[in-house]
Amino acid sequence: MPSEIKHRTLAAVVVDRLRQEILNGALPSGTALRQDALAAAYGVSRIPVREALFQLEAEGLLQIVPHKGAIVTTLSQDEVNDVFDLRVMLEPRLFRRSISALTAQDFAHLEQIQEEFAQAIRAKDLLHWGTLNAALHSALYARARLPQTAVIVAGLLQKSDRYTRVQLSSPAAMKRALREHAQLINLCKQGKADAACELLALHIETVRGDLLKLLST
Amino acid sequence: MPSEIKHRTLAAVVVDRLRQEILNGALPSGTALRQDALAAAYGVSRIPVREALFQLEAEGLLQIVPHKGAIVTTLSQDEVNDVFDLRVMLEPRLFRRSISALTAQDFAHLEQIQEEFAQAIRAKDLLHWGTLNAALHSALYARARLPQTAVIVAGLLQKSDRYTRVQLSSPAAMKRALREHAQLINLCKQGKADAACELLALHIETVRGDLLKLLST
DNA sequence: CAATTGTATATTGTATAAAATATTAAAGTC
DNA sequence: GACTTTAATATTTTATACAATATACAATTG
Repeated sequence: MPSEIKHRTLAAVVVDRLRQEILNGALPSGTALRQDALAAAYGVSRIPVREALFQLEAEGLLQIVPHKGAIVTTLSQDEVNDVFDLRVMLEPRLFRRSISALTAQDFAHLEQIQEEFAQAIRAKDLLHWGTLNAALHSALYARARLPQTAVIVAGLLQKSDRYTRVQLSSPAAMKRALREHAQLINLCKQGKADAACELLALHIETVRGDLLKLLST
Repeated sequence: MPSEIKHRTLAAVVVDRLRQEILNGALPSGTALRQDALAAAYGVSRIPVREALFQLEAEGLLQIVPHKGAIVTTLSQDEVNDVFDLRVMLEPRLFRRSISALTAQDFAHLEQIQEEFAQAIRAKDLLHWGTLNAALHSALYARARLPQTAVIVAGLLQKSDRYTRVQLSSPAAMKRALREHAQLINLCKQGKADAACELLALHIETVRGDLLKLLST
C-alpha cells in the first residue's frame, strides 16, 4: 500500500521507474514499450505514461515513432566512443572549475558516496552501481557553476552507465574504480588541480577501454 | 482553412510553432505559458499542448514547475559563455570529421542556404536568420557521423540563435557572417581541414564577442 | 500465383471531463 | 493593525472515452 509516497507527479514517478528499469537492463535494448501495458503495470492512466515516454525520448533512452510506439534504444560502438570522447573533453573542464570551490560539506558528501560504493561492491549490488558512479562524478563537479555543461555531462554519464554496469561485473574493475575515485578526492583536497584533471581523463579512458573490450567479445 | 497540412501529430505541430515563437522573441524570457490559452490559440486540446511543453522543457527553452506552470527561460551571461565555450570545443571536432566526406550534393545544399542567407539580409528578415544560421552550421557537419555530438551541438546552436538574432540586427555583422561562412565552404572544397577548423573557431568567437558586447549594454 | 485492395484488430493520438493542487481573497483571532 | 485560517477561484494533473492511424491477414484481380 503506497500511501507514504511523497506525491510529486505521476508522470515523474513513471519517468524514474522506467529509467531505472532501462538502466538496470530489465528493459533491454530493442524492447517495445506498449503504453497500455505500462499504464496497467504502474496502475495509472496512459497520459502520465505518455509524458514519461516523451521525456525519456529526450534523454535518449527511447525512440518514439509516431503512431507506432516506443522502443528502447541501443548505442553502437561508434556511439559509445563518441560519448566517451565527449566525457574526456567535458568532465575535466567541469572538474577544474569545481575543485577549488569544493567545501567541507562537499567532501563529506563524496566520502559518503564512496562508502555506499564500497558497500555495493561487497554486496555485489550491480544495480545501484551506475547510479552511484554518476552521483560521485556529479558531486566532483558540483561547484563548477556551468549549468549548460553540467546537464550535458549528466546525460553522458547516464548513457555510459547503461554499459559500465555490464563492464563492472568484474570485481577487479569495481575495486579499481573505487581506488581511482579515492585518488581523485585526495588530489582535490590537496588542491592539485592539474594532477586531478589528468587522472580524471585517465580514469574515463580506462573505463572506456574495459568497456570496449567487453562489447567486442 | 488549414486543410492541406501534412498531419504529422498535433503535439509536433505545437512544438514547432511554440519553439518558433520563443526563438523569434514573440514569447520573451519570463513569459508564463497557460495551457488553456495555448490550446485555444492553436485550436487543439490541452494534451498535445502539454506534451509540447514537456519537449520544449527538455530542449531547455522552458522551465516547468509542477502544478504551477511553464515559463520561458533566459540565459545569464555566464550561461551564454558556457554555450559558446562548448561550441568552440565541439563544432570544430564535428567539422574536421565531416569535411573530407562532404559530397557535391552537400556543397549544393550549402550554396543554397547561403543564397537564402543573402536574401534574408537584403530583405532584413531577422526572423529566419537564426534558423538559417543553424542550418548552415549543421550542414557543415552533416557527414561527421557522430550522432551524440550532433544532437548536443544542435541544441547549442538553437540556444545561441535566440541571442544571435538580436546581435545580427547590425547589417555589418550579418554580412561578415555571410562572408565567413563562404570562406568556410571554400576551405572545405580545397580540403584545407586545419585552416577551416581554425576559421570556424574564430567565427564562433567573433559572434560571441559581438553578442556579449550587446548583452552588456 | 503475385500483387493489390479491402477489412478486422490493435495501438496510438486527441478531446472532454473529473480530481488534485496552488493561488488569491476574505474572515476571524490575537 | 498584523497574522493566521478558511473559503473561493484558477490552473494543472489525471482518468475516461473517442478518433485516427498502423499492422496483419483475408479476399480479389490480373
